Amino acid sequence: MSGQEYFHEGDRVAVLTTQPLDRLLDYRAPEGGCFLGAYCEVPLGPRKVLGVVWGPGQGDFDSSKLRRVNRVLDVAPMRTEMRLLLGKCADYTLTPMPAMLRLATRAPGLSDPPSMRKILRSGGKAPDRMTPAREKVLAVMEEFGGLAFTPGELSGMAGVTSSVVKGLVKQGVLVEEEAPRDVPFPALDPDMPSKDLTEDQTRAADELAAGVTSGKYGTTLLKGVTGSGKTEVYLEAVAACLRKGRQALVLLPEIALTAEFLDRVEARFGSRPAEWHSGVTMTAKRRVWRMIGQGGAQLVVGARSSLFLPFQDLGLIIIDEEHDTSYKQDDGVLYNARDMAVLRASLCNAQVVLASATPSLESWANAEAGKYKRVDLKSRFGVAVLPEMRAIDMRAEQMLPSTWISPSLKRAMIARMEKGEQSLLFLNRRGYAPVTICRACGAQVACDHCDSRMVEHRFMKRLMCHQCGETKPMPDACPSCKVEGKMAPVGPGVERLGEEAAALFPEARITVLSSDLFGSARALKERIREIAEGGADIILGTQLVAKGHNFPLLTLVGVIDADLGLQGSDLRAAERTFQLMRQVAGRAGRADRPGEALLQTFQPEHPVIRAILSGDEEGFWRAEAAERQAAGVPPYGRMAGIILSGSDVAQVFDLGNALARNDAALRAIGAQVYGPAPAPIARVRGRHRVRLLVKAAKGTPFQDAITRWTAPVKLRGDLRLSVDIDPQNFF
DNA sequence: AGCACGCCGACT
DNA sequence: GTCGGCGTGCTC
Repeated sequence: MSGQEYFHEGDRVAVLTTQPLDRLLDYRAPEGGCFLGAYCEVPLGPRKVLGVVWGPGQGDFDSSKLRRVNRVLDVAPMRTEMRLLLGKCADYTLTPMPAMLRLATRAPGLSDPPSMRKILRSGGKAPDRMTPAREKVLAVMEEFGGLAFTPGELSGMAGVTSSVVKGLVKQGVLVEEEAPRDVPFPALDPDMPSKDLTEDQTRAADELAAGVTSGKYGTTLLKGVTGSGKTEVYLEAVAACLRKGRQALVLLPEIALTAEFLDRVEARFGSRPAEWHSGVTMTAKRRVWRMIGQGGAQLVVGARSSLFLPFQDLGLIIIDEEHDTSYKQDDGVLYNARDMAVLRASLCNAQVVLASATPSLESWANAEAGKYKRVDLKSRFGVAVLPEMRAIDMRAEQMLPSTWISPSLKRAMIARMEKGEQSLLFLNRRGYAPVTICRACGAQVACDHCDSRMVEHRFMKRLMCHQCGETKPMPDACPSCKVEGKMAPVGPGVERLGEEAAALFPEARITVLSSDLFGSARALKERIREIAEGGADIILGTQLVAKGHNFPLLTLVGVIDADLGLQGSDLRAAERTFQLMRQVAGRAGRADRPGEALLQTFQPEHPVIRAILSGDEEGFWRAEAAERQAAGVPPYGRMAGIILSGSDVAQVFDLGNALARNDAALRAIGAQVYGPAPAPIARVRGRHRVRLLVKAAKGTPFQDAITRWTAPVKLRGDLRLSVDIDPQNFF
């Protein structure tokens, strides 16, 4: 390959290692030399560690002490584009480079030689004596002429025991060969006959495909309501990418959605793509990582960490449900997959498609500002399939104590059941009741490790902490005052709502869909399929149901508490509530039956509730954008969270106060500090957490100022400091 | 991240 | 006297 920098044996090279050192280390190039970007194993003290050749040696280290790179690993070298991506991502998120490299090398068996396995080929000889079993084996070999199998596969397919195959090998009828275990993924065919698209979808697909064909960087916001065929449309962009011979990546927010998506890819392109997420086995991951690196995988479907896979020629990144908050979370590095996708695409001349029915305000604003293109999909059926939406004013409803289904909602549900249609009640609260209180002394049960309240899960007869996952048995006596039999649930969770529904509709088939009620993604998927086929009359669900499942018989959605999430001073609460409500409402009436959505609320005049009801999305975003602009917060200003943690509360707060006082570096760019205050999760596994928030105007050297501000901090004892650029929650 | 070095308290 | 606490520094 031209332009590839090569280092001869013995040359000084600078190596970035996965060890948390704050600089590159010089080594001598190994026997046979190495390329820039080579993955290698280097000696570090008494250990051997993983590293990447980052450039020519810096030469500031005594030559006589220089050690030699042990060996170059048998994988494709890291491309310049990936080195740039890691560097820019490190600068943006204020993450040390070794941590970035660890993100990019999270593949099992990276330092192992390519794994081999025995395969059998036809030896071109006839067996000395033909038997029925041998005939079966030869028939299979004949049928798949030219292809090779492992002994196990062959005996399985022929329906004979392994000794028959062994016998044929002994005679030389079959010959053993060594072949790599990691083989390329089956080719995807972009030109298979595809589903007919509507005029609207064709126009959108053409626009996305044109971007891909241009071979230049660009980001497009693809906005379309549920049921408008977003997936079909962006799969055409994938097809255009495959025709160009470049690789494509589709990010999904939830593993539970991948199985269905793989089916759709197979239906469109004839084969399954590579998969990358936490549920993939080690051997499968090793194959995926290596094949992506050598072009043996054209399409990858995965979670946010797939952004750091070693693509050789990435031409397209799709972020499905781009507004989903799970794209910003901790992988050891705090980054937003949506933003890093745009960064990566800009470095390798790729296109990004941000798909959502309810885009994030950031993406909406970028499209408004002309930084992103915007393509809107109308409904598949021309007329609005969005359900009729109405508020139920809870101030006017006659409610019995400890019930949450209003008489108005109940009437609507009865009407649906009489027609044989389904109703869905949405309540974004897992478990039986959010609070357990002692009626004798008023104490609430809190988690021993965190400060959050324990949530009763009656189906497993335990209390659970939704912060750390800790559980303990439901106590008979109050842990605080020791009075027995006075522990009482307060407020509704989906399980409790299930009891209420069962009492109201004794003859109905009721199902509760909550992530913690299913042992596996498979079991959940199976249940969802049964429901779609009519296996329930009433479905009760948490957040889970908002994420793209199709229930054709569903015609009524009741939102139990539309006010949940509106309260509090979280600046994103309105946006999130808006997205969630619209998505849940989008569940109703997707097929040919018109749907209806009823929102139970105590504040029907709240701007968010009114925007949802009127369907005036652009109006909602404009209002929200104006408020954020006035407040100088993202996307119109910069924010960062500084999380301090340690086992001693006083020490953590002292450090927070000291930081807040010594803010000269921040004042220099006109930034302000707020806090210290207890972090959103104030205690995690015995560690107290305190947060400071920094706010600055756009266009200032923000990261630089934060670095200069926090650099002098000496972290004594078990104190820790981490910086979260663009935090999701800013209470 | 590990691992060695080294400087102060409570034990045989 | 010395065993061991973990704070500090180094790894090419």
